[in-house]
Amino acid sequence: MTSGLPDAASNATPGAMNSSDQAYRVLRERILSGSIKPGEVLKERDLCEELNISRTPIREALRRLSADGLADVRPRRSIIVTSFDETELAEIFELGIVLESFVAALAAEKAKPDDLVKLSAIVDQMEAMLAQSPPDASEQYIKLDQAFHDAIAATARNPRIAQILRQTMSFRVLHNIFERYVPTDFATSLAQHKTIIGAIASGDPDWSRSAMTSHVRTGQAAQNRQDKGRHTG
Amino acid sequence: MTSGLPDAASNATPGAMNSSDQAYRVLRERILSGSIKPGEVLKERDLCEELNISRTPIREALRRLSADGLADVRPRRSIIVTSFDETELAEIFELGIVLESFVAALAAEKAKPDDLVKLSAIVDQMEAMLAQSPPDASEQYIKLDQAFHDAIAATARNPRIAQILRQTMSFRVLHNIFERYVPTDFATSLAQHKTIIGAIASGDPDWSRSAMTSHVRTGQAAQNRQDKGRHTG
DNA sequence: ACCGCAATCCTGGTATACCAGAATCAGAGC
DNA sequence: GCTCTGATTCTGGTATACCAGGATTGCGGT
Repeated sequence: MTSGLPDAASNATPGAMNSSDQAYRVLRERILSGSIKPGEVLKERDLCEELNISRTPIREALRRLSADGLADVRPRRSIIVTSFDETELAEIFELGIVLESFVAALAAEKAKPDDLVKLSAIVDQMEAMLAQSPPDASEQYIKLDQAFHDAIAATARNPRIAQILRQTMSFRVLHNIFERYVPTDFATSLAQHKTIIGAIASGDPDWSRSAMTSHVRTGQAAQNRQDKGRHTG
Repeated sequence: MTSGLPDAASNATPGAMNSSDQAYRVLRERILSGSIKPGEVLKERDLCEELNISRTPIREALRRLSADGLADVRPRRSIIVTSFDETELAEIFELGIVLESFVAALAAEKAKPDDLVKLSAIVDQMEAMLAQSPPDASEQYIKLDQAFHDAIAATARNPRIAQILRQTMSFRVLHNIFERYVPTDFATSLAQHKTIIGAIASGDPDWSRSAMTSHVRTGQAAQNRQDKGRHTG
């Protein structure tokens, strides 16, 4: 088996897209970016008309979204975009902390020079981005953060866990975190990233684990800082 | 959102089945039971004919199997049932150990009397089954084992992790373990289950975690004991 | 003016026809 | 006899028509 869990966006060649993939990506992007809001219903025929794709691939895309946890299928009723509530976010972070920390420890044990180069390159990019423009929860920055964590998961050589982490710490979750960041938070996050790279480079799994735990907990704290009961999505 | 991850077999009413569900369950059962072997190709039209269901729901079922990691979609080619190799199993156990142990610790913190009753009931059933018949890797026993671990995950009050665990420690994985069990192994496993319940009941997360880690590691050891390079599925 | 019921509409579920690309097989050329 | 190539076939991808079950709305009764 190649992944063992839903595919998310893990196609081999992003260029090769059939209609179903196309619909999936468009809808996924809209949900993650907030263009489609939680609780909104997705009607098959409407989407067909808008995307100029027939119902079969649209249905397929919707089922995939459901498998990703981005939408709820309700038998004989329209699919509805899922929303995060406080409880859900707590669950997500609970899982995220465990897996990210474990993966960081594994990474420390298994890292090869090449992995460290990749990690450093990503952090350099983040640093450059923060130096240039006023930091914000831009799509670009979130993507880099995802890339960083993904690279660590790759270093841990367990694609199954990497896949789960991608789904768990999704764009929506990260957006929720970064949305609340003030400039100093970005600086802190960057420093933590550097610490994590150092810990992985040292080959010390305990250090690496605790550095990552601290890092994710910081994000969680930001998430909880304000707007506690707010409906996020 | 209700699940956050692929649905596996988590429908509310098992009786209410549309064609797609039906096909999904049949195929899932066949793969897990070994009736369909790893590497086998599943052709849509053949399945239609056999199950008397049209291609649309069959396709849907196949995509779900793929999302479950039970099959690989290959663009423009038939779906193929996935197989486990040694590496995959190692990854699965790596993930399983982390999550089961974490969930056990959580369960110790959150268990209510009702949870403990349920856990005990399941272990009693297992004990009764082992007392009656010569222990084997029967479907019934595996289901009970799954129920036990699922009940612990439920006690931990994190449905997201529970869902991932269900998929990770799937029937096929457990079958692989129990297949290699000798009678004393079943007894050991049962004793470990009782230890875990005790640990959860005591409210001590550390004890609970280590008891579970030990338990899963025991299973992993059985898995690795013989037939190392064997093609499992 | 409000409530209940029924006819209608709307939407997802299913079946099926058609298309395009992959696989296979057969014949020509070496 | 072997190989390369082209035609045929087989199979997944897509479009679409039809069906059945919820949702809605409007009418009649109170």
